[in-house]
Amino acid sequence: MSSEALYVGCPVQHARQFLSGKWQIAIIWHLKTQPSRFVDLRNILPGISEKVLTQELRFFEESGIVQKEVFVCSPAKVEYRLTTQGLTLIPVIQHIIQWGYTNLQEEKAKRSMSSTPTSVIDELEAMQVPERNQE
Amino acid sequence: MSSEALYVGCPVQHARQFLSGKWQIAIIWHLKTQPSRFVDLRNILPGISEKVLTQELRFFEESGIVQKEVFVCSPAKVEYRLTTQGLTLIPVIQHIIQWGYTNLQEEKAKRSMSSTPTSVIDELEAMQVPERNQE
DNA sequence: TAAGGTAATTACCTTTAGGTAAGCACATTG
DNA sequence: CAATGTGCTTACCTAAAGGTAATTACCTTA
Repeated sequence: MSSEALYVGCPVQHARQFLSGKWQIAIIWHLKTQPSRFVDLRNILPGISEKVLTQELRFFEESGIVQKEVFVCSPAKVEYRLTTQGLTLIPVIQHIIQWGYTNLQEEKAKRSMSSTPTSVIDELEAMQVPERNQE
Repeated sequence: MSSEALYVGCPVQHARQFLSGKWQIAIIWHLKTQPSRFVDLRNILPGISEKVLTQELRFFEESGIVQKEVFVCSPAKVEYRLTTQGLTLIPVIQHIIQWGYTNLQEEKAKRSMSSTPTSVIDELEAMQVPERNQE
């Protein structure tokens, strides 16, 4: 697979460039609320390395998702904010996070019904599904 | 980073498990329309390896996203379909793909305005943004 | 009996993503 | 003048993701 080929013209792979990195969603989500400085982002994101943070910010900048503003004052100040284009990602990310949140809750609920961890739950789920499994 | 720690309880990282893999969105999206067999999926997804396809299907199965149905007939037949829980991912993915599609179009549009590739576009974009850059 | 289809599994390897830690330039504060 | 803060960059390394290709088991059809 020539690594490029698939990405050209595929909406899924195109979108994935901005959403599939470990920290990408978190970075954009944080910028939604307020323009932030390099240190702000580093402090808010638990465990991100400076290398990756710079890397992603550069990529977002080049892609027109994020806009960098350098204040020539001291101590140095750089602000990153979402561009108009970047803002279009917010509803998408909103959905992703919403789904993650809801799904986590449901998982938690299932795990707490752990009198007979799997079997009871399996039964309940079998009841919800009318078609039977011919396995 | 203990690889687990972050993922427990974080909606973003939780959702990422299902959406950030190279083929995950495509697999789920295809199952949206119709329950599919192993070969169907392999044929529809350009370049996926059988290893990864099995891998993702197993993971989706274990996570309750996908349901496997084995028909004891010959030639062997196995069908994969989205569960109720799996279906909740569809609107999320719909948004992702929609964004990817729209964003690709815009990129294409920009590239075709290439009399003076970057500078003209930069000018236009500067016009849309009222705040100036004090760089 | 050989060939072909379906649904895998496995060992091995390459590529990519991400983390670690050190260093740098520049300015301010003590 | 040393220490501190900000915003980086770089070299190096590990781990995870994904690809390749061979193999398996089982059944059917020619």
